[in-house]
Amino acid sequence: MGSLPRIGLDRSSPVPLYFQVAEQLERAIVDGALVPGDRIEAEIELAGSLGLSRPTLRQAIQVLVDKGMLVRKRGVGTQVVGAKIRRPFELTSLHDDLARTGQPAGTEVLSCAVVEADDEVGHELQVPPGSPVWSLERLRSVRDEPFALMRNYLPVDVVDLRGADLTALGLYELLRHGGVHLRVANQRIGARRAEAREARLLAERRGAPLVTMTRTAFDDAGRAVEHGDHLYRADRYTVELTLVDR
Amino acid sequence: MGSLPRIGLDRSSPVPLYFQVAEQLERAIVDGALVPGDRIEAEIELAGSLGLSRPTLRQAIQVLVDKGMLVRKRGVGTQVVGAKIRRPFELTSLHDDLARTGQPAGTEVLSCAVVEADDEVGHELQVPPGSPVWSLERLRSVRDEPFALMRNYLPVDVVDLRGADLTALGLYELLRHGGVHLRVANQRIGARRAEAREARLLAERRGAPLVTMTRTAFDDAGRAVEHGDHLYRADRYTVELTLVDR
DNA sequence: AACGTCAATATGTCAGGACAAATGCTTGAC
DNA sequence: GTCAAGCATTTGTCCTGACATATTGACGTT
Repeated sequence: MGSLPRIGLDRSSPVPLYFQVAEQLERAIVDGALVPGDRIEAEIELAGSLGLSRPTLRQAIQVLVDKGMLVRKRGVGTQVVGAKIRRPFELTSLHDDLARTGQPAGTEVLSCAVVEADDEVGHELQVPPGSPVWSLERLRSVRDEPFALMRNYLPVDVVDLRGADLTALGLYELLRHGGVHLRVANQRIGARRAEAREARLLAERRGAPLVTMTRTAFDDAGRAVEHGDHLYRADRYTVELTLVDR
Repeated sequence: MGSLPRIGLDRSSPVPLYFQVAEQLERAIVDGALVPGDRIEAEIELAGSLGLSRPTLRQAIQVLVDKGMLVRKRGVGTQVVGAKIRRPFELTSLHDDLARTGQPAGTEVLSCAVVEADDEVGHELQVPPGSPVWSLERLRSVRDEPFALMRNYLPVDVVDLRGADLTALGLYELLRHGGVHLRVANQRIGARRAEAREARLLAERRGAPLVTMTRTAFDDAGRAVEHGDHLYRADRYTVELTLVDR
């Protein structure tokens, strides 16, 4: 049975109050100050003790409910969920993921050029077939062991990859710096055998099982911004995600 | 450029007003009455014309923003996203998924018995190793072609599978009928080669690539309710999901 | 013509109040 | 002793009101 540490608020900060509360609640759960099954103080009381209105505190709790870390039950209260929430599967690229885990990841850019979109790429990116798009192919490694072969397509008017250092920044990071705000992505995950070229690049045997992932991402204007077709060595990579049912 | 059909509200209905609005907005988008890029009327005006307060209408819009169907931009307005949102990856079992697509899916129960939890299952289900748990193995087919080999473990105090008709109801459906409310699930998706027994059951060749998925689901009390270890024929199944970044 | 400023517009945040509905415990009747 | 009714608690829904902040376009100045 844990207890909630004191929550401090900074009303002069540009960070919204509900977000400040949500952050500190999340840290309390992650740090173990609140353990699964613990009940949070009732909304009205907690709001009162923090000098906040109930809607504001409720909004803070909602953030963590959406993340699957808290569960509300009418007439009962709000409890910490027993599941260890893995980092939710966010709209970040592999580069960001790896950087966070501290793994020194290597990137080799195999090709980066403007090509004409074929039918599939044009359809996914919502541009006419034959339109110029960036075509990018990268090989990702950890400790000199390759594990991901990634091909991406981007409309030329979204970003200019000339001179971009894709070994230092992830693709999504580059897009963010370019003012592109990603909001939605459709993914499809499957598996298939490695073909000859793929096997060679990934230091695998031909026919070895690979995890496949295709993804199309859209920005906050609803514009298709990126389409990717990625291959992962099955023995070195799995996709983890947390589902929340509301 | 589409236009928003008239929205009708029923204040005597137990369905919350914000949900009624969200449902009708969603239908308008799915049906194509609103096309990608369309802007919704401003919150205050739309609220006024519906006889609702702004927070209530805002809550309705938030539902669709969370689903990735709408995008809000301060100072601009609310727009319909250009992505075709695939069915969001919900907390449903395969049986529910297939039932929705109208595919006549077959289920063969290979085994269903109470066993002692091994270390891994005990850890995942948060029970001591050696505790009695249901062990269930099913083979799923479409048009007599097998594509999924699914093994599940459930604590015995969660549900009683004796006499349960798992060919008619999906496992998750069965749990819901038993009063279990699933809220959170952790999943891991990968790939590997088929072993001899798996290949035989799935009518595949040994060594064929399979999609693997392990999942642990938790109910609204934070209790681990189900752990599954599933195998899919890679040529007949992919995992689709939509990510939303808020 | 180019640039900066300002106003209109729309969403983001926050407050305070009211009633409804579900849950769980206590109390009372039989 | 058991079961049902009632009550307190807590979240769910909905309202009104206010100010903050980002965006866009019009206007005026340089």
